[in-house]
Amino acid sequence: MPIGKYPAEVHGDSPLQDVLTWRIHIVHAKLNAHAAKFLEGVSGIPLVHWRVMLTIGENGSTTHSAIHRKILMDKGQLSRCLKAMIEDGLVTTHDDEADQRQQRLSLTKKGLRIFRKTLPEMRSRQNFLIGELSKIERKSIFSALDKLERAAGNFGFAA
Amino acid sequence: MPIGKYPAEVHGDSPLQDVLTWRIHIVHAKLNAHAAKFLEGVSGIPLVHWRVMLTIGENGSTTHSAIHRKILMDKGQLSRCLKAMIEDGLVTTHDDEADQRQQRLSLTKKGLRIFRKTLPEMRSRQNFLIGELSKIERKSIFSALDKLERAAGNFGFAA
DNA sequence: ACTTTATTGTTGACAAGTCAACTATTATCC
DNA sequence: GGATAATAGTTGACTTGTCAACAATAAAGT
Repeated sequence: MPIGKYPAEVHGDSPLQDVLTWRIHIVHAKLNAHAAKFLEGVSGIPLVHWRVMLTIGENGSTTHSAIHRKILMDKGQLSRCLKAMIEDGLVTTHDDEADQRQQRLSLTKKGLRIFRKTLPEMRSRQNFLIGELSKIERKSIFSALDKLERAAGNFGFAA
Repeated sequence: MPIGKYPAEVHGDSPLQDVLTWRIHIVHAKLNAHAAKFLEGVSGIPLVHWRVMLTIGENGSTTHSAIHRKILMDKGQLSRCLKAMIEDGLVTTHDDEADQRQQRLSLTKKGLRIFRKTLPEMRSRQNFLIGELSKIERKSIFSALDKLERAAGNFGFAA
């Protein structure tokens, strides 16, 4: 027996379709797919690799865990990602004299070349996306994301 | 040989850290983990199941593909999700006379009970999250997400 | 000094998300 | 009415994301 429409007071009056978390879930999936495809065309590297390369390139040189803290990527994922990037000849490591546990990471010549080629492309994509927004939306979305992130607290992301 | 800091004109002046797609990636992950844990406490069902239950409950009864279109969940994922929900006794199907391909879905008594218990909890969570935002942010974030979704185009989500 | 605690990074196991091929049914269009 | 295309839903293979246990080194506390 099918159960009919539920009384109004049960599902209230607010539009359920814009459940915030789900909206973000969907938009995230689309932006991600878009970025990945775009990047594939530009440099042929995976999105996650780019995100890491960006962090290294930005600083010139960093450590594994500095990246982890900065972009909040899962440690395990990051470890495997860097391993692949080293195999691909994009990143090199050299020992940190002061701390035997960590290694300093930097881009190879090849990595740097790709970084330089990709950065402006990715930036113009970003500008395109942001350009679609009004000035107010542009300002609001970043602050709103910050607040939501804080409100969600520290779930996920095993330290 | 480590490669030093790159010249300013290479990485420009805009703060790279708020690369939009990545910000959304992170916020999404946190909101998701938060929602999942919250829901686990309330009803013990997975987030995706809830999202589907919400859609069925909202309409009283729907079809597989109507859900797919409405919430943009992957067909395959949805298929397996519904299968599990039927096994759990939350959803029942009955044949659609008009179209042999599809089946109408509705909540069972048990499903409805959980739906009724969970909805207000999830709504108050949503209100809490939204309550953190200013009026402007609240308005902007939804419209901004819409625009970004459109700008990202129809990548991903195999029809 | 030496035990305890924290940090760094690796690994394995698992869960969730994505894509594409495939069957069965219905709609469309000469 | 019969070929062609579209839609509904299932399934398998694969990718990505997440968590937790672990070894190695460093820092802190007594």
